[in-house]
Amino acid sequence: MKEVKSSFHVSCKNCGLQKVCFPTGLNREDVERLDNIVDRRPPLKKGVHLFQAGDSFNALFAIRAGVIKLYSFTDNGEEIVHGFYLPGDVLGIDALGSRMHQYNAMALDTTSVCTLPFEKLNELSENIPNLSQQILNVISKEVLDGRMHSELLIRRNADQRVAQFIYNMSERHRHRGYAGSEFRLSILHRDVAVYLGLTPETVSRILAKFHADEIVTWKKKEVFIHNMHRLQDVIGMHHECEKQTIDR
Amino acid sequence: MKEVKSSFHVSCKNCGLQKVCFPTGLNREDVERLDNIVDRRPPLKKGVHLFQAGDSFNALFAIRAGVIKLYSFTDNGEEIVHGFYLPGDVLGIDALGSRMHQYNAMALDTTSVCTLPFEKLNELSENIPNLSQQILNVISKEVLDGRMHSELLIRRNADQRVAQFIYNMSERHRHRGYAGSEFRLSILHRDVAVYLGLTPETVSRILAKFHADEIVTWKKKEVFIHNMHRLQDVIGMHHECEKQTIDR
DNA sequence: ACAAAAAATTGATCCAAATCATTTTTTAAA
DNA sequence: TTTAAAAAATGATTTGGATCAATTTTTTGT
Repeated sequence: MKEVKSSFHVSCKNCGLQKVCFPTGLNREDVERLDNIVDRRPPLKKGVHLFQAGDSFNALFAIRAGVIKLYSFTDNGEEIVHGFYLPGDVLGIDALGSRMHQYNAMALDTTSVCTLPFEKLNELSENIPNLSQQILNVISKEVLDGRMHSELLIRRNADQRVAQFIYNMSERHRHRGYAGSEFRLSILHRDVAVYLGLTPETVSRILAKFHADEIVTWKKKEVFIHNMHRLQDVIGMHHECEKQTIDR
Repeated sequence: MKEVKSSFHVSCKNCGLQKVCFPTGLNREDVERLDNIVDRRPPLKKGVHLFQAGDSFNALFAIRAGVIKLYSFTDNGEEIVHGFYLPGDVLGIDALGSRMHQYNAMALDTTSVCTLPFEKLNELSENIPNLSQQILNVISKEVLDGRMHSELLIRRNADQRVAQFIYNMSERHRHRGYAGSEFRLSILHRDVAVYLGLTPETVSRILAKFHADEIVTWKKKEVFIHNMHRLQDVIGMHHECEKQTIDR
């Protein structure tokens, strides 16, 4: 509580997420123009919804801090977790066609978001060519992430899924300038299990094994990767080409 | 071979797919403007690629006739099938961000496509507001289809997956004005198995069962749905609300 | 700080779908 | 049309992860 929240601090041009978030590829001037349309509201408390299925769509959201779970339910009430959104990620793409949100977005921890009113964003993008490309990038990322998720579900066994999930989270933290081998992760094992198409029991057993094998420890929201090399081995990665596989 | 292929016949405004394809929601005049930028080439023979991973992107493709399989490979060479594209479907969304195709698109049968040069499409969409919304619809559909695929992989058993696949194909044919209970499907069981995250043996056994139970017969590229009601029962659908679940 | 609820862990058992093996059918090529 | 190759079908066996059940740990709300 030491930091005073000044309006100066909360703007795109001073935001540490520029390289990950929307402003990527925009020049100083254009970032400022983007900044002007961004709406910032008080943080969401844990468990609060940013939007829910059926809500009308009028803005995209960029996560500033925290985590958001995007989820829905099957016809028979089983939960489906589509992804986890970290700072810099953009949420709301699913509603672009129907102008209505298709899924539920819930804060898993205290979460700040930047609201990007879609109409204003569109107007702005007519004058900033890089911005419309940036919108396409964000959309494309959403499609590609979905495909990676399917690949994981089709072709990986339980060990590999859990290992891949942790590895991806590590990479995403690393891209955001944090340590990739030690980070806080406010996601329930239960939610990870649903996301990976496994049961909580299976995830728990695998994490116990990874802990015993001194590969990864994940206890009380804190992840420690003790041996990145062996984690990659579990996934079946080739070490020479550490190609990045971003995931949710 | 009775029909003479005139250039008159091959245009958006006379195309039977208007309601399914890109022109949805455009007025007569705008369809004509769209028509002018569309490039039509001779059909692709079975086994030929429309594009491959790594190819540079410069156009979206709308399928006019035939089927396209969108697929890739995992690091260890296993195939992943992302979807099957039927007449009216739009292909190439995955490349919008990187301007480079991420997957392989192969004709599973003789296939005609309409090429929509992306730059021209963008220019046009500045003057036709409905068109830019239509682009968003197509993109959004791609995201949503991917999520439906994940849901299938996570929450459905083998019987349900096969049943859902056949049901979705039936619906897609019905939307295109064909009979929903009897249609030709030029897709190998093997490819369906890969798409559904199953083995060919499992798919074969399930089809044998569906045949014996007089629910569905799929032999030699021809599908007959004998009992739609029971097919829906396998999926676990509620009959009263026949909500449509489009799939690839 | 304490009580109640939720989440995670751990063990025992079971089953759906994979794998392995072979035969039959279909498709493509000569 | 014949032949070779690919795909599909069918049977026997195995197994990874689900399910069921009970305990321990962590979180939450008062």
